Amino acid sequence: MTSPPISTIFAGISTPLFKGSIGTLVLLMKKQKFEKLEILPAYRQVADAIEQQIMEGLIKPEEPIGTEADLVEQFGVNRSTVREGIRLLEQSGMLRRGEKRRLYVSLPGYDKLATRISRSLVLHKVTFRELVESLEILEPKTIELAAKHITDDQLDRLERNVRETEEKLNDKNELARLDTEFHSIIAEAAQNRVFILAREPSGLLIYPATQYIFETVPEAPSRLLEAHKIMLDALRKHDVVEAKSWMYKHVRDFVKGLIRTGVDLDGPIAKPHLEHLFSLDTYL
Amino acid sequence: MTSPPISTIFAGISTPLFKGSIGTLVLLMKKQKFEKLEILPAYRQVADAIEQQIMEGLIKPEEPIGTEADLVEQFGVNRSTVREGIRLLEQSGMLRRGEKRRLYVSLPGYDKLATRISRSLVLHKVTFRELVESLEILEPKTIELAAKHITDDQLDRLERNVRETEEKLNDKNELARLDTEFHSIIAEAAQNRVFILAREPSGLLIYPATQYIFETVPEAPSRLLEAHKIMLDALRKHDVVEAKSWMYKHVRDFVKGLIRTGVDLDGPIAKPHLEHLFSLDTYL
DNA sequence: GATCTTCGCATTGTCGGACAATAGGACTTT
DNA sequence: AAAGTCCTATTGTCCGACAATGCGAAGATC
Repeated sequence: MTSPPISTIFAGISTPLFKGSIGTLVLLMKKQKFEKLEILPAYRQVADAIEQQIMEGLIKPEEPIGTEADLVEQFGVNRSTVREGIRLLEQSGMLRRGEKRRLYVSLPGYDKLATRISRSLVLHKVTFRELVESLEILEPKTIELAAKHITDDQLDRLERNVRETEEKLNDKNELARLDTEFHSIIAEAAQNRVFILAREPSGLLIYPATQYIFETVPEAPSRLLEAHKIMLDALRKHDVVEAKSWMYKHVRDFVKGLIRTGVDLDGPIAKPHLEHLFSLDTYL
Repeated sequence: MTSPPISTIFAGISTPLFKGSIGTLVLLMKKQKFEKLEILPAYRQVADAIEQQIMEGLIKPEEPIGTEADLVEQFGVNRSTVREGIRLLEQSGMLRRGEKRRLYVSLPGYDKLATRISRSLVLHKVTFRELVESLEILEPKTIELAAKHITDDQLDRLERNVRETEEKLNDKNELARLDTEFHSIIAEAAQNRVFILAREPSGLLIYPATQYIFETVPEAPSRLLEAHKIMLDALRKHDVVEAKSWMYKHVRDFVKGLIRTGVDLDGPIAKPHLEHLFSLDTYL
């Protein structure tokens, strides 16, 4: 009894696991109409079975799942197969290796999801125009929610962020990071996870563009600082209108700066803007 | 020359792939401060290397990647290892099995991403309140964008959708599907992929709630139809204000209906609301 | 010559077994 | 009790093997 596995036995797969050979059957009866049977590879079935149990709440986050050997036994498939199934879930963030390298169910983190989404958007060659259009919509709404719900702790963090921004007005890299952080804290303060997740990818994607702007537009840092200060103030007073209108200005300012860097708004978000998406690979 | 692989050789991994053994090294010098070396398992390195080439555009979507054997050779690791790496990318949607079961680079589809996000939101136990709050924000903005950009083809599809809705006013299941479709078409018409992706998960999550409402609130179907008709009309006339205000009403209506079904707005989106997320598993 | 079959081949999915590295836990030493 | 040492369970990786599958080429049929 080394590892006390999950409550229920996985009921996902029909015993020794058929390996196909049904294809011939189908061919023999092609006159008749049957539903096309979903014939998934075993590793997929493994992943799906586990995922389903997680989604149904039968196994909860932070709970350990059995060892690979356990799963081999329960599913009745080879370890290699189990491992491939595990990889699937590991990637989607529903499983992770925890203490003692054991498998634990885990909540897919926002950062991870957002990273995936961002990369996907890049591959789809979304344009800067789409990006800024989204920002113009999402950021003001975010701060609107934040103005209503923000906590003292979050205000403190914003304040520290602004102070640090003031100190590092000449360090482009740090500025970009701090700007992202500022907006992330606000998103967090919005207290709406659906919305946070909707906003996050855009936040990630502008990061490098921000750096570009700082390098190109001399007055950008001070303008950013001013806007951040005013927004912080508005948030303190829970002044929705003020916060929102300044956020809108702030975003417009970003767009103007972006244009001044000479990028083509209708072109895709380009490669040089993306290394940072890879520095996040540790989470992955 | 059976398989013409990708342009560049993968340069990801140092030849025969060290299997660790660096741990000891670190221990020997624990006095000194070093950056903690990122020691990733080989399958991760494989996945990362491939992903990086994709992100850098060295391999483009729809291009075939080598066979497993090719990758084994290029990376100098075992096939099992390569396969595990592939699983990672397969799950994130960057690789898929295409014709001849070969590996092709592919664009992660929105539906797939949205499904993942939705499931994640459920696991995080987001509340109905968060969900509807997002809808109140995202849907009106979506239709606002749509009113500006919608094409004739999209208008046609909306019209067909509305007609079908009219015919199936008594079929709860079909209604829910049609409603989702209606809003998806509008999202598509918004012509902003960043925004589409931001909205889609919310769209998926309300689907089952919609069904509930139709079963509970008798007048819901006709009200929905009316709203859809008016919005379609407004879209035809590119009447942003009208479209937006009706969308807002429409969402509020949904919320009222939701309340009448007796759900706890501050409770998490419950299990019975989610089977449909699994009927999507085919995409997965 | 065109179409249909059949066969072989390349590739994937799955299996079984093997072993080094590692992380913890148990055990011993001081 | 703290520190060091051995033990064991588990993972990461490798190897070799084979059935199933899908395709294209060779051969058969009209």
